[in-house]
Amino acid sequence: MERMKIFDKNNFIQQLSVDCVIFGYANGELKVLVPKLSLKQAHWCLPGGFIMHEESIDHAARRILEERTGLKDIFLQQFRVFGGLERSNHLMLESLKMIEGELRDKGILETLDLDWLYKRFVSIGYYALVDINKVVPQKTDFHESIAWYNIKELPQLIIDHNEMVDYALAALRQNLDEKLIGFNLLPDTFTMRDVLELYEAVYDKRFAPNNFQKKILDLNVLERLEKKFTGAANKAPYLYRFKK
Amino acid sequence: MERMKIFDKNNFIQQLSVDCVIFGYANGELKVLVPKLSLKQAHWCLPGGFIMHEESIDHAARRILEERTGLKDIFLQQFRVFGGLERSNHLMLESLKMIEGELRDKGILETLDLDWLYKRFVSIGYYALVDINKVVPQKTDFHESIAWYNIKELPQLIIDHNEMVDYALAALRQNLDEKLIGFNLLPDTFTMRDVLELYEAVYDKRFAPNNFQKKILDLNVLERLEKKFTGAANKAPYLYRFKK
DNA sequence: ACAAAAGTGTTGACTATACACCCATGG
DNA sequence: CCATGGGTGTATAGTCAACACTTTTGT
Repeated sequence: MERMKIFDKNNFIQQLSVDCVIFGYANGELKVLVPKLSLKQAHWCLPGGFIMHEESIDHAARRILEERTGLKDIFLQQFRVFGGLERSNHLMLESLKMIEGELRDKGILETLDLDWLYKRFVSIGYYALVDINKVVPQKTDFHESIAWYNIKELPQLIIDHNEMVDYALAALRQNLDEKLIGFNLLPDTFTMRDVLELYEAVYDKRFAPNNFQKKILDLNVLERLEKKFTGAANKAPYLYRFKK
Repeated sequence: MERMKIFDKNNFIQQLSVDCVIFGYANGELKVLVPKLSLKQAHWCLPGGFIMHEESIDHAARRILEERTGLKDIFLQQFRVFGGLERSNHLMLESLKMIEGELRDKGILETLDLDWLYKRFVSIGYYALVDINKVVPQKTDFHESIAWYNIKELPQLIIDHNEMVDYALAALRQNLDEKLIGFNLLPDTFTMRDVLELYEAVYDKRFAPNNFQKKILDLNVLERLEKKFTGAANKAPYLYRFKK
């Protein structure tokens, strides 16, 4: 999308937005991608955007995900609509106003009216789970910065965005088994421990390794490969791969 | 809401609607409330409406449910957003145009512009389950009629409304146990067979009566009352009631 | 030989389901 | 006393978590 059109009221459905809870996984930790707004006081939010007239809501969500992460073809799913009366973007708008001059210099805001952003917004929540190592987060003009935050140490987010994360996490935990393949966040080959640690991060609890292995193998989606010799003084674990 | 405002663009969020899948239950049958549009060709739809600026999306859904059924305080839940590109209300709009004269006579359309309805709409799906016997369905001005249709014999509905019913039914079937009390569609006192028939209607399959009884009683939400003598030549079943 | 971690096997609790049986009721 | 449907009990299979044990690896 051309940058000039990003804040042009005429390009988008009014009062409707998409917010993405982008879960990131690496090294046994579950994190969430959180931009920080350009404001004097510290304010954090979720990556979001608006829906263009000629795109579906799923397309809008995928576009926003790609803009912030560069990732395409990621399993992305709506989990809830947030439509309370108090839902206004005034903080994001303030953030925009702070850098208004800068944006006008770049020619982005030239003739634009931003008042449409003041209205109450209904927002569709989507979530995704990605491999942190495959992502270089991209901030937007009105973000001061963007970073991964551990799910247990999230800052206070604007409006109801913390609540959004809660709902998204609940949705992620439902039937993780069936979505495992869709999220491609495990390397091509991996050990059972890798899968275990992923589950432990998502569910925030420990699983018994032997029972866990039985459960996962019973899903019949993995094929066992050769052993992985790490040089450690213990039995070498098998490598696995998703069946084609 | 004043009737004059029903089609006034200024009262509503643009391009966003709410559609309700209202399941009705009576005599072992699961039905869906389906209005028929006022058109030369037969077209059916789902009860829907728009979201006022000063109401939450949940409030809008409750309002629509009450308008069509007269019921308040019913368990009502969003289950999915539908946001494909092809979603336009042109059939509903045609229906309105057909009775435009009539509406203007009533003073409802006097100065109104209906073109906002031509645009592509995103719709939030809600479902509810109600007792058919407690409802006298109310049609709107642009509906020719409104009626209960057995879920297995639904006519073809406009746009993606049949798909909406499918998603709603899947959502209804999830954790029916926990929602049973919320829907007040069983009489004050009822037999275990009444509950059984309700479940069989919702899940569209038979359950073994003895095992079913165990399962339901294990939920610990029912209290057993006296027996119900029907005059039939068999053992009299117990009556049950939801615990306070 | 030993520690560390992987892998396998076994047990007991719980749940779901099928089957068998007894009981109350009115004709 | 019999047909009908309600209610209870038991056996079986399957699932899940806890525990014990064996195997492999490099030092």
